[in-house]
Amino acid sequence: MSKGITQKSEDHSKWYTDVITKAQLADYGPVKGTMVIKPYGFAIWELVKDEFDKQFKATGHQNAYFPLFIPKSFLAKEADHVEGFAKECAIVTHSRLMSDEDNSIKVDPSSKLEEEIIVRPTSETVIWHMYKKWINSYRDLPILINQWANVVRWEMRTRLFLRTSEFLWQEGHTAHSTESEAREETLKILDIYESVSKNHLAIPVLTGKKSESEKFAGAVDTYCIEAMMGDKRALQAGTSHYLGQNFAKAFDVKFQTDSNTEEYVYASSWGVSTRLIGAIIMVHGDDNGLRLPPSIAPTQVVIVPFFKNDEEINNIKKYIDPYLKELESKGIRILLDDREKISPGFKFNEWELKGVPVRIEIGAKEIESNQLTIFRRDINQKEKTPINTLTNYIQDMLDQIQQNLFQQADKFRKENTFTVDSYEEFKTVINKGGFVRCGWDGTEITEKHIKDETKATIRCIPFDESPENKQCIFSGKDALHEAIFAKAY
RNA sequence: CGAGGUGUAGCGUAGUCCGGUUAGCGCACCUGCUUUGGGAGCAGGGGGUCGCAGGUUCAAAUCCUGCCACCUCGACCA
Repeated sequence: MSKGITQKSEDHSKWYTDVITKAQLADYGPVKGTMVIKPYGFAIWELVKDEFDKQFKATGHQNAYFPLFIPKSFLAKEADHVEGFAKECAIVTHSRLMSDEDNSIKVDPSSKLEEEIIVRPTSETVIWHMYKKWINSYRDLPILINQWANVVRWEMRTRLFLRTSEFLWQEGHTAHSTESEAREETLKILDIYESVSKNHLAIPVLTGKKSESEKFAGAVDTYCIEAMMGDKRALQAGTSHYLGQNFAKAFDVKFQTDSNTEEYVYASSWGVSTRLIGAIIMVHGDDNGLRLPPSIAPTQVVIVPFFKNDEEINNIKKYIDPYLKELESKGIRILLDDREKISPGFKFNEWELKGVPVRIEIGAKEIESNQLTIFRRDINQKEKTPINTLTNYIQDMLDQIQQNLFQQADKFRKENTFTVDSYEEFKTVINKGGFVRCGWDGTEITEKHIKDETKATIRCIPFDESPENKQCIFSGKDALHEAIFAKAY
């Protein structure tokens, strides 16, 4: 590992890739835009995933798995939805390879498929194809299914975790007998997204509705959680869609009501992806690397011992072992880094880079005084504590770190969220970075003008908007909505 | 796909203009000894189709032609 990473203030995007590669979260795959998620990065994803999974199940959802391949014809069935993805689909056209005369491998032309197959960019179409078979009566509803899967979108420009050609996510697809129930589901999930972001990822998010141009093409309404990154740009961290009867109509999914009439099914779909890892990095990271919220840190506490020989390390192990076991029994993820031939200083830097929330330093001094040296990654400070109360001390500290990371991020977001009244002011503020809250006349043309001129887009129309007596920042007309504008990833 | 740039060991690079030793250096890696309270030191060692293909030449990383890949900026996007 080479020394140091690019300073955050010097070059934010270089800093970002440095953190990912040096902290061993991920590496570039051989095909453009693909990414290998390395064990440490995947361990974070698993913790994030487990938390969402737990909450989906607690609200009555079940996991299932639908195929990667989708018949091309399915995409013709929902015109708006197709518009959104047609330009970025990977297509399977052949099923065989053959060796050439000169021993190179080429596609066997005789294996051309009758019907070309699409690699899913999202699974609405296959799922609705299946729902048609599964739904007859209102007694079959609701269907509350989630799947953890990979999807492929052939992106022009990619960035590790934030936008890769293939990524991992969960996609929930629900079917309901009434609009209100489907709408309730859509917002219920948004609540889960918001609370996991806040309570586990320690990321404050803005919740609201997307504008027409920013919403998912197949949806009636798209709701989102938006987060502010360390460079003050916005990141869409999760979306939940009310699909109305769009897919039911496209795939002809009707059900018989309790009064024996026939009606199209109402639907929702929702997803969060490995992009969240990118958000964690950019919201919490500092010049020394990653800072992980304890809730999703694969290692919450690392012990770095000072020792010169076997005898010393054995003494340290013997001394710390009961406390280590006690911490483990409380569910704390703890690791003793007893690697030889690597200096403690090197380990300090390495674990800081990897964002481990708490480090315990232990050597002859500590054993003699029964006082351990503890380093807190969120504030980069050391303190001492008696060993006999270690477990409570560590538990409290992890809680504090979890809280503090959220507080820091929340403070940063508040400091960089502005309300403006004039377009001149708007442009000045947008250029400095951050979220801008202002009146908007609700037209796409205004939205586009602002985007073309400032690169800022509407991130969402916040739930707590109050457009009354406000004017559109651009057109000066009465505002239909208050919107949050920002430059986004 | 438009504009610009870069390809030399796992990574970062010198050398390319002006052709001429065995392609040099740092990090990483391996071995040994000494070390260890904030990225240890010394000694030894391994690793290169110089992006690919052709051409010019006594001689090519270096000059010429073609191709490929990647990066930055646009257009496109979770």
